[in-house]
Amino acid sequence: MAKDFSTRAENYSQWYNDLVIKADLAENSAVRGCMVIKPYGYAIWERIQAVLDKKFKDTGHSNAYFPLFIPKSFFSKEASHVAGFAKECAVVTHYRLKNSPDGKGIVVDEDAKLEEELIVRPTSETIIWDTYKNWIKSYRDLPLLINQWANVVRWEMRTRLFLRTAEFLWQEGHTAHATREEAVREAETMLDVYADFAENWMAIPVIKGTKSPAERFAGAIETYAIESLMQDGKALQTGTSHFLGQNFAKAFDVKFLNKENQLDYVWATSWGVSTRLMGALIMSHSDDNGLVIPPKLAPIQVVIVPVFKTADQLDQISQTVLPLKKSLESKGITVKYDDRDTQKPGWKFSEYEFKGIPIRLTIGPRDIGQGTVEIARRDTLEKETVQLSDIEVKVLQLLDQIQQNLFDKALSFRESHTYRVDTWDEFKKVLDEKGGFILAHWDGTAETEEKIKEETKATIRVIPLNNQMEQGKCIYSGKPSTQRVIFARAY
RNA sequence: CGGGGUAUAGCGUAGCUCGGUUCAUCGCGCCUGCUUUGGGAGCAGGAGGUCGCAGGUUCGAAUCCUGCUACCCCGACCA
Repeated sequence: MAKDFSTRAENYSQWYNDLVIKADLAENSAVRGCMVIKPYGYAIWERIQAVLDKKFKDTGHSNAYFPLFIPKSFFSKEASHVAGFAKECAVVTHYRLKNSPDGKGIVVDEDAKLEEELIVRPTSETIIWDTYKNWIKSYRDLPLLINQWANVVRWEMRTRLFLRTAEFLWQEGHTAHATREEAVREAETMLDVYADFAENWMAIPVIKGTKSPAERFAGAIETYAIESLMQDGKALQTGTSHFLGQNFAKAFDVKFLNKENQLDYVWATSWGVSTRLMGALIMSHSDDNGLVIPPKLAPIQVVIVPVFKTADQLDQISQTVLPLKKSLESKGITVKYDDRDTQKPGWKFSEYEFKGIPIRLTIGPRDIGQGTVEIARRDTLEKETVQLSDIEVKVLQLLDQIQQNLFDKALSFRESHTYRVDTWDEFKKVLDEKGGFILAHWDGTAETEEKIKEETKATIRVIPLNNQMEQGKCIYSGKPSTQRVIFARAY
């Protein structure tokens, strides 16, 4: 299976595509630009959802659900928002089909034209703020802290599985607050939630920061983001959080009476992560042998492969394995015992390695005789034989070690691919020869950012939070600058 | 959406330049049997195809022409 699989060095994007398909995460569908997320891929997404959902609830949010369709007129209410999304909206114009007059197939019934077209949501700010208008009357109704898990559609020209698809799954939080300070704090809190999730669950180190005006969300005052570095030296935004100011409140007339009995517009935030996280997960840790999944997100953490020749031997092995499986499961570990006799052990080793299962235990007649188990870890591919009595402790330790090792490896990769650059020539050279994050001075203007993007394809990924202030000269214009920002080519 | 490429069995492919009893090739996978089983087993036999779709040229099309669709690469756009 892995034999006809590209390596990262040969062709990184082919490697990614092969991995997604061959590890059974997702595939292209009959619908252009849309993917089918297969059971194994969806199981990982469900883990992501479960962990994030708990974090949202723990920070006071509730889930709700808003419609897939948004009246066209809603979009025009916030000028920069509509400008940002207009070019990639799917539009519903009719509500009925009929048999084709020539008897062949089915056609749109032109008599069933909608009075007002409906937009398939590319994001839900407009429908949500139109709804919040009715929910918010007083400061007592605030803060309003809501999240929804949903699909959205953005009609992309070029798509790639998980990284950019026309339809994708995500969560979008939409909150309303009485004060500017509280809304900013909310946006920052959710950024922290995302960063914590990325680092401690996905084992992906991130840099928190704000976006430059050019990269800001359409309709936001400030966009925060976490940015991470993939193994090919390109950046991937792994989550965003927006301080929307009163833009949507004003566009949708959402006012509340404050404690002083005065009408005021509410302050808003929105924040989201998508199935793109799957892409980040794959590209951060996986290697030329296939997927590598961090233990805390792996749908199966431990797979047990028996080695046997006869049914009697399998029975004997199972007598050892089944209690072990149960015991591991009682400690919250997900275990799969693959006792199929239709595949050989070697085949199973490769299969589970390719799918990134963190730990594999092998038990054969030899082990039964000696009271041992072979334990293999996916991240380093190391194997050792341990006493059966020690295996539970070992598994628990190893899961933690693998989780930590993946993070450490990703962090040291990022650190060794982050460059401080002070001249334009060096900037272009590093970008072409090494990739990675480039810390460089920027004069703060959109014109310079645009020029740099045109000439090098690199964009400002983030202006790091709590950035160290430092006098310098803009890499491009030579004008004075007070801090370095992070440039990179990005997904 | 612009430029380039690709489309042959579940997957990967040969054949296409020069149309025709080498025309549907080979490998993996699949099925059956026997031998195997601690890193993707071996041998033997077998099943599986509207050659992407729709037209056209021709006595004859996987092969030539036109249109369409999908995918890949490079641009523009983006989570």
